[in-house]
Amino acid sequence: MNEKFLKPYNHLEVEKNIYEEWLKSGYFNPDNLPKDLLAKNGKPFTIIMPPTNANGSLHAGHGLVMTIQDIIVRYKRMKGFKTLWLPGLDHAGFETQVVYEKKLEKEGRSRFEMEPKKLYEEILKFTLENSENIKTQIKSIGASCDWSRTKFTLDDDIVKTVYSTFKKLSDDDLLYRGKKIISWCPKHQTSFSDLEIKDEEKIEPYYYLKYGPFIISTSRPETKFGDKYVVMHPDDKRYVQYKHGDKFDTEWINGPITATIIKDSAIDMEFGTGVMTITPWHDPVDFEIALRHKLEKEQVIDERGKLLPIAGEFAGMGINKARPLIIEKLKTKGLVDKIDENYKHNIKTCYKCGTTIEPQIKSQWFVKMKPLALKALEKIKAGEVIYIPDQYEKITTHWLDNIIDWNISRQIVWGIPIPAKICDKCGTGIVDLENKEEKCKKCNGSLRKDTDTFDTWFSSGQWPFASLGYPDSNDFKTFYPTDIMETAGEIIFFWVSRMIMLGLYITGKIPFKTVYLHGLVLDAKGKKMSKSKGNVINPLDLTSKYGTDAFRMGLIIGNTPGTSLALSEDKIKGYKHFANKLWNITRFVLTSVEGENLDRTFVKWSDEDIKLNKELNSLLIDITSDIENFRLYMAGEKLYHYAWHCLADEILEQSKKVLKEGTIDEIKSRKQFLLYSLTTVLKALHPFIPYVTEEIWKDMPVANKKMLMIEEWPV
RNA sequence: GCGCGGUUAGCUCAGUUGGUAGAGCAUCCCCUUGACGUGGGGAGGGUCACAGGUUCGAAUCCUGUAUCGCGCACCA
Repeated sequence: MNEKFLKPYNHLEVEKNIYEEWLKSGYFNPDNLPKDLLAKNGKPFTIIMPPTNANGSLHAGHGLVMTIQDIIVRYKRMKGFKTLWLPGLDHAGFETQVVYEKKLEKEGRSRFEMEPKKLYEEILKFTLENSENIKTQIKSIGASCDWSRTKFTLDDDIVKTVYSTFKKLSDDDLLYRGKKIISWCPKHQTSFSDLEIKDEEKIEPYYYLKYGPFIISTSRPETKFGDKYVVMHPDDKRYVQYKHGDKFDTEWINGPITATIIKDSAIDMEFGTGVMTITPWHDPVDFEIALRHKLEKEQVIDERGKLLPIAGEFAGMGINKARPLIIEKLKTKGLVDKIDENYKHNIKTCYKCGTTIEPQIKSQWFVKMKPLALKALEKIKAGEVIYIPDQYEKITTHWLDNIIDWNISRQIVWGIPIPAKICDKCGTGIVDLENKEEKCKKCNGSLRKDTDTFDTWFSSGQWPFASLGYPDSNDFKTFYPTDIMETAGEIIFFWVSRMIMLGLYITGKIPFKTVYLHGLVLDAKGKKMSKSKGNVINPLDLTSKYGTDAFRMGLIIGNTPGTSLALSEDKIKGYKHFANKLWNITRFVLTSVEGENLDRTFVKWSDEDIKLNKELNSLLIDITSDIENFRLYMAGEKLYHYAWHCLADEILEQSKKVLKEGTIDEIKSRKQFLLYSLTTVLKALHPFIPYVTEEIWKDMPVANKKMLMIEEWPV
């Protein structure tokens, strides 16, 4: 027996070598898998790794992603599939720019004072440097992905694919440049899609103001300067004497104005006084009303959230500062009817910084989503993609049923530049991949290059086929559509649903057969981890303290699909003990079977060992089905239980007696069983705890042994 | 407001088609047993949120209630 088993298991010594050995073997690359392993199956199996944001360090959630996928991938590889796990890194547009802006802020700099080109180069450098750290960290979780195929979302070929999709959308009339009301973050100074917005409940004063003969109500008096339309429901009996289009003069914030009566059934008669004034430039509902009646629209608040000259004496002020002053003025003018101080309502905020979203009218590129969504719905309803857990299917179809056009323009430098030209004169947008258009086709006006970049999800929505080299590569032909998309439930709309729509649109196929969604990794108390709370668990601290295997088990066991997991250090500690237990089981088995080799042709089993063999085999069938059905938590727990409480506590104990007092045949049989059960357990546990199993495997007395990672799955 | 999910041992959670409740950790007691004290043996602890219903039988199916969490939509 190797002397290493005389000491307790030391994960630090083992882990640093094993990953290198795996890498050197080349088996992470499906093209290098041995023929005899593939002979039994050989079908391709593919997981595209969700491209990791290259702007920070790995967090516990990444740990979970890597572990779940690695377990499945290692299992499939042992099952003889031509297994590809394709790793990727994400430039993560807006997310990364925010991270970098914070860094700039600390250094006393600001993106708004920088040349766009210089800023881009700095962020690129930052991202590339970080990418290397991230890769190292992914490796340290034991991820058996094919690094030779690593893709970055800004790689030339990816950008090329994204551009051709953009062009195709335009050619198919699914893309347009529209001047519409969009969500705008005054802090980050970019527009968003509807998904980057978070609702937040706030209690704010609510003002009832006198507007001519009416009382209108608002929580946003600072938007009201330009309001010159007063809207009510056509059926509202209280206001029958007012006719649509009637005009009246009234005193307003900054002097007399002429107001026009508008009748529109969007008005809720039950709410407030049933009358409101509208601010089409800064409110989506008002914008719609203005469109219906062809009303004028005027901007009141600028991109930085400051009031424009229309606000008169308040021009240049920020909203928060101006609001009380405006109310003060309205009070002096006798235009305030009453104020409700405790008005509870939801306001839209930037999901990243919490700044109140200021809707603005802007020209942006929009993708018409309805036609794409309809096709996706058809396929989803036909069961062509399986959701795990299945309630995500309903969540998805509901979202698709109510989908709105997707604003893919972002006013940030960090991203893929939109290959288009804009006419200065008439605002027409022209898709221009070759950068050759010079004159507007509509008005012959001069064109300028669009300075916006794509929403990062527009490019990552194409990731499965783009990363595989669509349309001509062998990889695309072999590995697409992929088998499993495993990612966080949080990005079901952002990413998963858009991949389905865009994948279907471009390739005609949903890019994956199964969607597996995991929940959040929370701290030991079940609270969301956040830097500000200081409860962030760094995976690398845990792996160095307890071992990667222990960390992986801690993430998997007790974690059901879609639900969040409270991760405690004690739990991980318990699985460190498990790795050591396995180590000691090996020590006992190897000393007990000295001189004996595993013989798969052995048949002279004792009655007792026949029973034990049966039990073990039924466990294997059981856990194989668990893995196939994504019950990793259950497979892991059953294997843990078997190794510790069946093999160690019972079988090993009982073997002491058999080996001492049994007949020659009984002893031989038991030695074979000990070897068979241990090697089998090592194989079955390998996907879960790859390091310690691979290390032990080196010393197993097995003929024609390969690396454990490419041994055949035992059932 | 609409929809979805949870509510099981002190804690974190399992419980796959209905058949007298399980795991890990924690607690308590015992064991210097030659694989392992990162160990072994044993114990305590649950009216499975509540109220009805279906059934020979319900943690599991149905209805309702409470409560927590999430998603979507919102009225200015």
